[in-house]
Amino acid sequence: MSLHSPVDLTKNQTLVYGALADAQGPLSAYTILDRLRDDGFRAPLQVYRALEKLLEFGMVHRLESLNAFVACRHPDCGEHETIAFTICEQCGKVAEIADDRLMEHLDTLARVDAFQPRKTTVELRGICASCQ
Amino acid sequence: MSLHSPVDLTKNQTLVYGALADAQGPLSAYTILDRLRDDGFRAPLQVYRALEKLLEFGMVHRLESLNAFVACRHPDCGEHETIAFTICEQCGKVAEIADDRLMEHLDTLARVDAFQPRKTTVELRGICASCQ
DNA sequence: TGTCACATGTTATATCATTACGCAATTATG
DNA sequence: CATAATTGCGTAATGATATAACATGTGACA
Repeated sequence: MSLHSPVDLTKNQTLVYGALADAQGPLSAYTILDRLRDDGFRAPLQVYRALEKLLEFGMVHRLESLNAFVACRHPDCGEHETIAFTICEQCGKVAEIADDRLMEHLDTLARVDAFQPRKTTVELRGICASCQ
Repeated sequence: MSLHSPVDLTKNQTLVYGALADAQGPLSAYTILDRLRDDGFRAPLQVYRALEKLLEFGMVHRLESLNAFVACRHPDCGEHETIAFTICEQCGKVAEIADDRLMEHLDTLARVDAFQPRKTTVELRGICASCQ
């Protein structure tokens, strides 16, 4: 049981996670599908079902503003419910920012309205350091 | 020229904004289309083109995690580039949170990585006060 | 062995968004 | 005024993202 495999992944989950881990940046579900054709993938649902589990395990993140997915690169991300992303609109590079104080800040804002957050999305789209 | 119309809206923009302003919560582009059939709307593009302008004017926000749109209800939202949203997964209600310190916090986090944010998405999905 | 939970395979369909093309209205300007 | 440029509009087609519905396989285990 490796650090990134708190559970044993099924064949399809392993393939999908592998595709994301190999990728430079985020991939759409259909891109993953195309890359796994040779491994026997035939339908979107094979990808979406694996992604659903991987998201549940915290091994993959969904980028809402891109409708795409990335493998989690942050070692201890299991400890951060809230993860912020920077997304470079030039080169497509995605970075994770895990910041406890940001999470607290968002919690505080939610508390003002008595709102109980279940899943928080923070995505900064712009230009990364390398592309300036 | 009303408070909410810093520019003169075209007929289609007015109709789309009206549909969103009348709605209780966020609407998808296709829901807007359906509601404007009687006003002569026939194709998605009529909605998307109007939305594009309304987003530009700051009169409408896009909720990335829902692929849906809401009329801006925050009077001075033009002064806040970053707006956070709470989205109730029970009743669908959406509220805007404009908080300058949150914006500064995000700017600070971005600066660490020399990232230049252009558009920031903050969406808290969970349960609102009324639904608990 | 039976059955339960879970993963998978397949087809079809639903939902969200854009491309491409042509025309009409408006406006800037020589 | 003429006309070029810009902007908005209408329509058809297509592309991109995601799920529903139903059938089959597979391993755990009472």
